[in-house]
Amino acid sequence: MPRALKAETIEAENIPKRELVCDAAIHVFIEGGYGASMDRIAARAGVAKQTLYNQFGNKENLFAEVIRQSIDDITVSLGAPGADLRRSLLRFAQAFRAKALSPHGLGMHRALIAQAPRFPKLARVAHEKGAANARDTLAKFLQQAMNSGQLRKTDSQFVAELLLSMLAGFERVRLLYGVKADPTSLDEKQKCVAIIDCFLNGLTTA
Amino acid sequence: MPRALKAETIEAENIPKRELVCDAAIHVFIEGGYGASMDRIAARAGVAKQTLYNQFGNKENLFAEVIRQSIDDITVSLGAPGADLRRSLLRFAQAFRAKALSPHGLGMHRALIAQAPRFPKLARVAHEKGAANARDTLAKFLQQAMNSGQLRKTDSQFVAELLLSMLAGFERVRLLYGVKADPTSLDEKQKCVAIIDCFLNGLTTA
DNA sequence: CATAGACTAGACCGTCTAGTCTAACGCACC
DNA sequence: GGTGCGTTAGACTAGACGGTCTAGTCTATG
Repeated sequence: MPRALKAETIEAENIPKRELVCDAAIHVFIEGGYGASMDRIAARAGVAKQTLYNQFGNKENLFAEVIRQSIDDITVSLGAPGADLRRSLLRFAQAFRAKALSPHGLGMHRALIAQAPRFPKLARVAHEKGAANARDTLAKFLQQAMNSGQLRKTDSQFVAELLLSMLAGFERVRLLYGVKADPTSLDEKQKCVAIIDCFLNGLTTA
Repeated sequence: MPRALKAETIEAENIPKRELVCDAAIHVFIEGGYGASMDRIAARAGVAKQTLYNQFGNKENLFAEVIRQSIDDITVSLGAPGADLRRSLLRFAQAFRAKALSPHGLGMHRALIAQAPRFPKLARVAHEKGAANARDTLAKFLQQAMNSGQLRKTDSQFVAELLLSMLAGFERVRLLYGVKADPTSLDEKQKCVAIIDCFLNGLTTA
């Protein structure tokens, strides 16, 4: 029994300190931006401050690690344009908005924008792996749809940017400013439908 | 001669300290966000630090004043939809982008987003007088165009948000992240034309 | 000249932060 | 039992910051 208990306990608590710290740092940075103190992160992780420095060396490294991890799961999948173009775009739209407008997405976005002048390289990488990557994925998808005649031919990169802007433009800014939604506005699904239909309406081959 | 010189000098230097400080603070806040120090602002204004406190009481008040002043000249005019709807929208698009994507606009946007959690009321007011005001102005304009049959009838508020998103969505984020433009992309005027045409293409009465 | 009020330069205070250091503790391995 | 490594709590340094205070200057008004 004691052995089993011990094994169990070890299994449960044997999370490497590095991950523990990272998870805590994500939340603290989301809430307080880069200004969040190392003491707070350590407290949240239930770990001594020195451990942060053992694992990451300094604050900038820890921040960069958190950003890198957060970017990894922002990528939104989008298969080849099958029979139902509209349906594919709708799924993409909902997935993209769910990530971009989530507290996590907004927090990282806010923290990165605030610190972009100080950490230009980190900001550039984040943009490439985040927004630019989403644009390129979407553009490739749209290009295929254009090639197969499902969409009117035009600059796929440019219209991909326009679609992403519509999906997370005005509304993301509203959320970043902490302004609550107008209660009379459409719900999440309806917004996606309206945006995609507006987009397709302008690009579908006549 | 000395009297004339003196008068001239007085005229040139008789700018109220309050304005002097505000002008300096705008630039310093744009560059460094709210984190910019009061010492820097005072130095930039060529003024003693105490003067900042004489004029504004504390840092938050000074910041709020700078935000208020910056918002006042963000408003973009947009008359009634005359004969040439497309031309009016194009002018609006260019004016809006010029302001939203300028170093001044980006700097204020960045500073406000970063501090929105700390100063929620200020952020809300800024959003109302800035983005929300632009949306309402545009929506009213579009509604008139819909009423007169120039545009297909639909939710004018919602499509106004979509147009604003297209005008300053992806690209504003790119600039906020400090990423340089793709050299192969369209120039400013061409982008406005492409966006407005894309927008009208979806909304013009068939 | 006298007074009042704004301004200046700079010292100063309390607080907060990143990051370091130390001494004690636990735990694996020999 | 020892040895060594990672951890822990907490004191500590050094510096930045918001904000105050002081001593002294300038200027306008009476």
